[in-house]
Amino acid sequence: MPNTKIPSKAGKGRPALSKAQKETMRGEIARHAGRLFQDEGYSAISMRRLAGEVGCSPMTLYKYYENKIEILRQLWGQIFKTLFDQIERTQPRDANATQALTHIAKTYVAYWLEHTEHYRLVFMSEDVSQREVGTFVDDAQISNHFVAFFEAMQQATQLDPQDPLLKHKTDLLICTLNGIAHSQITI
Amino acid sequence: MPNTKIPSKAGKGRPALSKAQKETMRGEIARHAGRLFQDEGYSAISMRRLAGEVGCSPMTLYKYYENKIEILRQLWGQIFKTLFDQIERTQPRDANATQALTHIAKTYVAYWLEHTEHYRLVFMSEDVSQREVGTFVDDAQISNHFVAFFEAMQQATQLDPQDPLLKHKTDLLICTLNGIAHSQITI
DNA sequence: TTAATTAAATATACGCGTTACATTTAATTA
DNA sequence: TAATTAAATGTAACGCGTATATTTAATTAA
Repeated sequence: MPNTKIPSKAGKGRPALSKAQKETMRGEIARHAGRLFQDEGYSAISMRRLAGEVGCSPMTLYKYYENKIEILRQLWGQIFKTLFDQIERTQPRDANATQALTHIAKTYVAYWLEHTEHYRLVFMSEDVSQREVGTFVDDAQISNHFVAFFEAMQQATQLDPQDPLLKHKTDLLICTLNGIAHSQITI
Repeated sequence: MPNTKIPSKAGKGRPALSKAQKETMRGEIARHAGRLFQDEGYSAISMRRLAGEVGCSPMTLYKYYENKIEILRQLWGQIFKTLFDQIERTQPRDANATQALTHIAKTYVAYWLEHTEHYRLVFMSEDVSQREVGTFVDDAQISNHFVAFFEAMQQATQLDPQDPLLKHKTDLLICTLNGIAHSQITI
C-alpha cells in the first residue's frame, strides 16, 4: 500500500514547522557545523558528535538535512554568497569592462587569502567524494555566482556569448585564480 | 618503547612471504578487484565482498594493500602503463616533433575510447575523495608517464623547459584531451 | 620429536553514516 | 478535555573501512 503519507487536510494536529522555524534550526546546525568543521575538519566530525554540540539527537539532524554532505554544501553556499556579494558591492561604478573583470579576479583571490579557513572548507575538506564535488559544480545556487565571471569576460573580450572559446577562457581564468589562491594558502 | 617491530634475524619462525609470493597475491587481488570494480563500481564493492571473491578473509587483503583505495590505484597504474606503453610502441620512428606530439594526443584519446571501462575506472569511480585524487597526481608511478606529454610539447614548441608556459600548455592539452574523451564516452 | 618463535591468517570489535521503527512530546482543533 | 498530528527522541540495526587481538602454521633450536 504505497503513499500512506497523507498530509493533514486542515490544521488539526500539531502544525508542521513553518519555513522560518525550519530555517532557524538549519541555521543553528550549520553554525555549529561550520565551527566544528573548521576547527577539526569535516571528516573528523561525526553526525553523533555534531548532534551533541547542537544539543539534539543524531536523528534530528536528518530532519533538517538530507545527509552530512548537505550540511557542508550549505556552508559552501553561504561562503560563496558572501564572496560574490562582496565582489559586487565593491565593484567601482565607473569601471570599464576590463577593469570590471580585473576587479572580480582580484577580489576573488583576495577573499580567499583573507578567509583561508573558508578556502579550506570549500576546497580542502577531506572525505568529500568526486560525485559530491560534482554536485558542487551542478549546484545552481553556487554555480550561478560564477556567471559573474562569464559575463565580465564576455564584456571584456566582446566574444559571442555562444562562442565556446568564451566559456573556455572563463574556466581557465577561474582555474588560474584558484591555483593562485591555493599556492599562497598552502605553500 | 618505540620500534618494537623487530624483523627476524635469521629465519627462525614462520618465514615471511617472498617478494614473488607477495606479488602473486597482490596480482590475484587486483585481478578480482578489477573485474568487480568494472562490473559493479568501486563504491559498490566492499572489502568483505572482495575478500569473498578472492577466497580469503577481509583482513588478509590488508596484508597486501594498505587500504581499499590502494587497490584502485594499483589498477590505475596498470592502466596507465598499458596506455603509455602503447603510445610509445606505436610512435613512428621518423616523426618530427609536431607529428610526435600529435601521435601522443591521438593515441591517448583513442585508448580511452577503445577502453571505456578503463576510463570509467580511472576518472569516474565513485566515493573517491579529493585527497585520494590528489595522490593520483602525486603518485610518481602514474604522473611520470605524463612526462612524455611534457617532453613532446617541449620538442614541438622549443620552449625553455623551465618556462612555466610550457607546463601550462601541457596541462591544458591534457585537460582538453580528457575533456574530449569524457564527452565522447558520457554523452 | 618437541618447544619456541615468528609471520600469516583470521576473528573480533569499533566508530562511522545512515536507516528503520517505536515511542514520547507538544501544539493544534473538535 | 479528548483527539489528532507532527516534531523530536530513543533504540537498534545495517554494512562499511579498518584497528586490534587472537589463532594458525611454518620454520629452527633444543
